[in-house]
Amino acid sequence: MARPTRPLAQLAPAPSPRGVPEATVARLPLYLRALTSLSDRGVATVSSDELAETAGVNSAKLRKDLSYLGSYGTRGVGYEVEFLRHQITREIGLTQDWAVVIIGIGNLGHALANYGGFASRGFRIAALVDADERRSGEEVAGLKVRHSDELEDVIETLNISIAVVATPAHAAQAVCDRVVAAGITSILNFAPAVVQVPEGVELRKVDLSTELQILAYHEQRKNGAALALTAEQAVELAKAVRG
Amino acid sequence: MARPTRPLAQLAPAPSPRGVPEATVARLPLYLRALTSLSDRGVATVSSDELAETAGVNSAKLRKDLSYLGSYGTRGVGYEVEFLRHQITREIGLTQDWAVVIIGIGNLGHALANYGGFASRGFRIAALVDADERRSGEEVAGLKVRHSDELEDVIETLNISIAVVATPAHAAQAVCDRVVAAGITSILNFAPAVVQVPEGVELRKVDLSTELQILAYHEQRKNGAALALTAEQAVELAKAVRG
DNA sequence: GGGCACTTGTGAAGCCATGCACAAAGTTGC
DNA sequence: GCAACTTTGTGCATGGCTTCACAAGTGCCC
Ligand SMILES: NC(=O)c1ccc[n+]([C@@H]2O[C@H](COP(=O)([O-])OP(=O)(O)OC[C@H]3O[C@@H](n4cnc5c(N)ncnc54)[C@H](O)[C@@H]3O)[C@@H](O)[C@H]2O)c1
Ligand SMILES: NC(=O)c1ccc[n+]([C@@H]2O[C@H](COP(=O)([O-])OP(=O)(O)OC[C@H]3O[C@@H](n4cnc5c(N)ncnc54)[C@H](O)[C@@H]3O)[C@@H](O)[C@H]2O)c1
Repeated sequence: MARPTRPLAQLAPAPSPRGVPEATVARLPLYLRALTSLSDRGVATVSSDELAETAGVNSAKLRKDLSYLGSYGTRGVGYEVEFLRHQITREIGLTQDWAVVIIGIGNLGHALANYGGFASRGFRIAALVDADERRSGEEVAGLKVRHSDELEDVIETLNISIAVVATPAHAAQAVCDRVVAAGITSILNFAPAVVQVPEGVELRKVDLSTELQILAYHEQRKNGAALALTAEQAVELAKAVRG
Repeated sequence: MARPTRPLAQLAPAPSPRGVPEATVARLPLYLRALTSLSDRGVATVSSDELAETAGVNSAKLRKDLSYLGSYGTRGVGYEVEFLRHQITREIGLTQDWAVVIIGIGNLGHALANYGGFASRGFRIAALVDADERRSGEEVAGLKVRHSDELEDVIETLNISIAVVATPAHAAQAVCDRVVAAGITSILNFAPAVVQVPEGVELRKVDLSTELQILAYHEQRKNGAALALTAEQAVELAKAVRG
């Protein structure tokens, strides 16, 4: 008999016995995206091979990752898309929405504030803050930009969980210090600066120049290899001519 | 006698005997940033401890990383800031500028195009491309936005090495296919989509929603732990009351 | 010129992540 | 109810990265 909806497991609330590896955590959003896409296409059940393909990872890795969350598949069948999606959503903590403040409403801050993709992924841009008086009061993405004097007040009043730092590099440490003092324990930093935070505060950084530099390294390597090859060929050629 | 400028080593061109670990490559830009900052402050020589502190990493790791590039330090002294900076710059391949095309000039594309930080880090935004007719001709950051029909032409004519993809997710694969066909072998993708590229093409992705979701996971975990503790305390309390 | 203080460069150990390969478990068909 | 088939969950081997700890090398001082 095909089991219909897994009522029992759905009621049992919190598996993940203790500690999901960090590398796995970083891939859960990827699986969630893949599952959402399958769900939109009306797929009800998926095997680890198919899901791995959709998410662009190795299927053994996918299965091992999922095994850290619990035993949510059915041998011989695969995974129920909606059910697994729900489990991952719960594991990541996206059954609730998280309130986010963006600090530094310049080029990047504007783009982030106007981005529509966060809402559908569990985040609500709740406030925008900038130090520049001239920006205060400006309306961006339906929100008034607040002056940074109000930062602590905004964080407390709006019950903000996550701070996104998009200020110039030289201001990043001071801004992080302030939000941490105001009780924030999760920060996403776009400024190219080394920022220190106390134990217990999660700091992630996105550095676009670094990404480009890593690409440049590989690009150069390819070119260098090509040149070396050419040089070798040149020697061969020289030999041939001489010989 | 203190050695003045290391003329010999500077002439010897290409160390890095073969293969720098990927994890190390990803940190070289960080070291470069730290060295630039020290250089700006007029520091001439730095120990691995100090440099590691500036870059926010463990000093043993820093020394091991640098050892993959060559033996550029002086025991008992440390590293010459300018010299090391030059070596890392050369290793990453930033002695030349790399021409970049940004594809998809929406919220994010605008921010990237207007960002001043790329130029100083070895990258030149050489072209902007968008599929929307209405954007073609618009001037952004001193460049005319070109229509995507011209994509291949732009890549070839301007000798572009790196493509930055900032289109909606549904267009990302097609755009990547086109730039790869046009000869590009380095792509930075901002669209939240799984993109396949052939062997030999370097694809890096930046997914901001994923970053936030990882933060949410940890945030939830902290809260959950707090709640669990409270529950435990509640049991203790209940016992105490009953006992 | 020899000893002391300092710092690099690296061998070695331990840790974590990856991926293979297969037993266990479930389904389907007869 | 059994056999053949499918697919999960995981033990295990492998490899890469991190960190420790120290020998080897360098400069300085007397
Ligand atoms: N724009 C990009 O595409 C891009 C790319 C890579 C990195 N970055 C980094 O992201 C950060 C923001 O970039 P940007 O291009 O938006 O810069 P920007 O100069 O356009 O905007 C920075 C904003 O931060 C505000 N600000 C300054 N100090 C502040 C403080 N103490 N508190 C609150 N707000 C403050 C400024 O008033 C300004 O509005 C920078 O660190 C930059 O290096 C940006
Ligand atoms: N804006 C952000 O802060 C942000 C944050 C996270 C992720 N992203 C991702 O980055 C991408 C861009 O985001 P955005 O906010 O700038 O979106 P956007 O809709 O503002 O801009 C997308 C642009 O791409 C152009 N485009 C569409 N198809 C194209 C094609 N085939 N070739 C060339 N151009 C094409 C559109 O005309 C538009 O100008 C999206 O995939 C988004 O999910 C953006």
